[in-house]
Amino acid sequence: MQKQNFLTKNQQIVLDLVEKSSEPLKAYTILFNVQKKGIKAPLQVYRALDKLVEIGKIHKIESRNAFIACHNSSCQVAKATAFSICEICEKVTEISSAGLSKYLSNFKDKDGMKYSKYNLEFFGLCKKCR
Amino acid sequence: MQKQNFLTKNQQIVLDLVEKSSEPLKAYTILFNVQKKGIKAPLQVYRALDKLVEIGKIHKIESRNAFIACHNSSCQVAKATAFSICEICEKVTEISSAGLSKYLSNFKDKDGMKYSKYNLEFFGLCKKCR
DNA sequence: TTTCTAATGTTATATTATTACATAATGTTA
DNA sequence: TAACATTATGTAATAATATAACATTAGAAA
Repeated sequence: MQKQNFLTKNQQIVLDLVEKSSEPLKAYTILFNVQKKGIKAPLQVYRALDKLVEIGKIHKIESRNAFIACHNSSCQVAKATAFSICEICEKVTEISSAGLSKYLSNFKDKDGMKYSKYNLEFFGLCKKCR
Repeated sequence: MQKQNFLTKNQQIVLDLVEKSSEPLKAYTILFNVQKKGIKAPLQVYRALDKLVEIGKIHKIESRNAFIACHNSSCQVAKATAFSICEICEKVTEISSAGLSKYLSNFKDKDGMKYSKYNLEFFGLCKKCR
């Protein structure tokens, strides 16, 4: 069906929902909200999410088991993600800092090893909650 | 019961197991392995894990839902964690790099905001798997 | 058209984590 | 010490998150 480049129906439905949301959505919240569009089962959501994460359209906030649309317009960033998370209101913001991504992409560990991917989650209090 | 500083029986049992392990352990793996010591229910494990994470004795590998003992001898590091994860063999190593932790602890976002905590997970292939 | 591959649909189930509530141990204050 | 508050425990039930397995279908490729 799908060769590449374009999204399947389920993927588009899930992406539309996640993009419209101002906060990260959980898989079963997504499921609940797309049932009127014909998606009936968890697996349909998880499959769409897997693909969308893979191609960088959305990111998973690992500490929250939730998904957020990518906000780096030039989204080669599936492999290098950074977020700030407010511990009170749970607001999540994607960080796009050239300095940070450069630093982390070039980071070498003790053995001189570099890594192809990373995910960074910062925690603290957002402006409103301080 | 517990004022501070020392661990309760369940916490000690769980910590002992996690410290002996060379790989991150999942909560139900821990449960299975401590049942002979009298811990019967998931909640007993999760409560111990929560506390151990809180005091920095162990860390949660968020992308794997698994727990690993802290290897930074001076463990003020509950709030600033970094790991490398091999995508083939799933080997996880805690990274202790003064440079990295300094860089991230001092990182300011666009709004000039600093964060009190972070968790960083690098992904790639370990030496053996390359 | 025939064949191949990737996506879908569906059911069931596995895995991870928490709620709720009763009890017990310890700490704190008078 | 007695009374009370606080923290830890035990236990059962259930919620939330995620995947396995298998049959089917849509489109791509030849």
